[in-house]
Amino acid sequence: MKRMSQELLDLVAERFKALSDRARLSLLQELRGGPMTVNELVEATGMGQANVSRHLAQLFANGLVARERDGVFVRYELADRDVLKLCELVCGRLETELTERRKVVTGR
Amino acid sequence: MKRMSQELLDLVAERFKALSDRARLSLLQELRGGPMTVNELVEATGMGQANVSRHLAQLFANGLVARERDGVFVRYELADRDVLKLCELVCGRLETELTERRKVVTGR
DNA sequence: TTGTTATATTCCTATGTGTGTATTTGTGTA
DNA sequence: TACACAAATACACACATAGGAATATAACAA
Repeated sequence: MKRMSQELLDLVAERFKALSDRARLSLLQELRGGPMTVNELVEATGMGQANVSRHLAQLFANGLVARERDGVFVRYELADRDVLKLCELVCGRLETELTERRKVVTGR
Repeated sequence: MKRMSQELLDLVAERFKALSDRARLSLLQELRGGPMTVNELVEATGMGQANVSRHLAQLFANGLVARERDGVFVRYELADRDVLKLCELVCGRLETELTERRKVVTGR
């Protein structure tokens, strides 16, 4: 069981940080259906264009999405399936926690 | 493929945020060896006591660590193995990325 | 009770982050 | 060339967050 270097810890922290924002998570959600342009994501999420662009840049910098230019458009897509695995691991934990909390509160 | 509610997205984001800090990640790292008291964690990490206590509280609030009072001491431990799974998923991604980047840069 | 030690909390400050508006860059078309 | 449109960036500001120092709370001992 080796200790991680300070430097590696920072990288991991940065990666988690990229996933720690509602706006970026909803972008990833939208991309589950396949590649989308920036404008399509703007319409799908209701966020401002600059905002979407910035968040996509951050996701890209952290290897969570891939991008590809297509003429005037830039199409973004999920980098790979592990990205969703990460979210699902967290969601799984949340669901069981919520279910148990509900049991305690409502009795069923 | 159902869309997550805004509310659930916020919960997921908060959970990731708890993992997106170097200090909290090193606390989790130390806890891989088993339960530890706050002071033991202070010594092991070199962080200030107030700081350690605050970060542990946040990890606890997000279900990432469990705690148990033992007299004057409070012993913290990892909530379960999935917590480490999360970190390892991220680390695995990082390692392959770093390896490939090294290949590009140094040629081996 | 008083005292001691472990942990939690409060206050303050510096730094970081998200977002809107406006502007710039990039690409294709006339 | 000039123009139109998609995407990225610059600037400003409000807000959140991490950290140290000091204080408060909790549990036990004498």
